[in-house]
Amino acid sequence: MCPSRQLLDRISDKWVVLILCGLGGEGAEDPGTPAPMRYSELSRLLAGVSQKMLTQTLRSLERDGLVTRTVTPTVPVTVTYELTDLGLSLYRTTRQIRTWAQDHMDDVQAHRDIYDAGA
Amino acid sequence: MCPSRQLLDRISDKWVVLILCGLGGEGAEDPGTPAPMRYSELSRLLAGVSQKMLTQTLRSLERDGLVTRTVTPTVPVTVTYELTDLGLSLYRTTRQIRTWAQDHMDDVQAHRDIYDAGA
DNA sequence: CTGTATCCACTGCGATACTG
DNA sequence: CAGTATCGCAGTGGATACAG
Repeated sequence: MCPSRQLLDRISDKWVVLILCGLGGEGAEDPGTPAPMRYSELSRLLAGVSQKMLTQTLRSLERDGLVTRTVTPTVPVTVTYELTDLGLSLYRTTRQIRTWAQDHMDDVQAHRDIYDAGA
Repeated sequence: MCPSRQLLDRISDKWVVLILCGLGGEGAEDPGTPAPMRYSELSRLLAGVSQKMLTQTLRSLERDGLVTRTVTPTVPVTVTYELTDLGLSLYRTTRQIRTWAQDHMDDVQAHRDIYDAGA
């Protein structure tokens, strides 16, 4: 329906945000600087993702213009993924969410403990 | 795993964000001002939500300390839901997402059209 | 190395019916 | 009015095998 819901559907995808983190340089010395990565690098970084999901998610991100897919015809073939400007701006937005999480999730957890104790 | 993922799991829920919008006063003359609502009001506002999902979502939000549930012992019983400070701050964070969506989702849609045309 | 294709188990949700 | 309980289907994702 509304544009927000479409974006939420995007962000709600478990792997979308993690890929954005990876390509956004999260965990590196300089978060916010795009870090091009190869398929296998991403696969290793996001331990637990299946090939199916990784490929599917990358395709959808490419379709949305959030990442670029570059094939280098070496042998064997090399494929690198990189955030576009659009993807980078979305990555920055998701960082706001992470910031909120870091600031407040222990509060939330505390509420949960209380709630569960009362039940 | 990380706190961000927990929050993402929360936000990814279709109805969570919509309830936050409703209780946050989205659509009212003054968005950002908490608007207490009754169960039936929410049900009407979020057309399409099943009772099961509405109740389930409200319970989880209450558990997380994001909304309060107040029972007034009238006949028949009246129940109102309202954002807590914590919930309000999360609501404001989700507005960042909505802002990004409004600014960029047409870009994304354009990319999709191009991509689909090429396929 | 970078995928694609297929099968399948699981769960999430809607619909429906019932209760205090 | 504000829920709870149960059922059944459909979509989602994991595992596996195969391919350029």
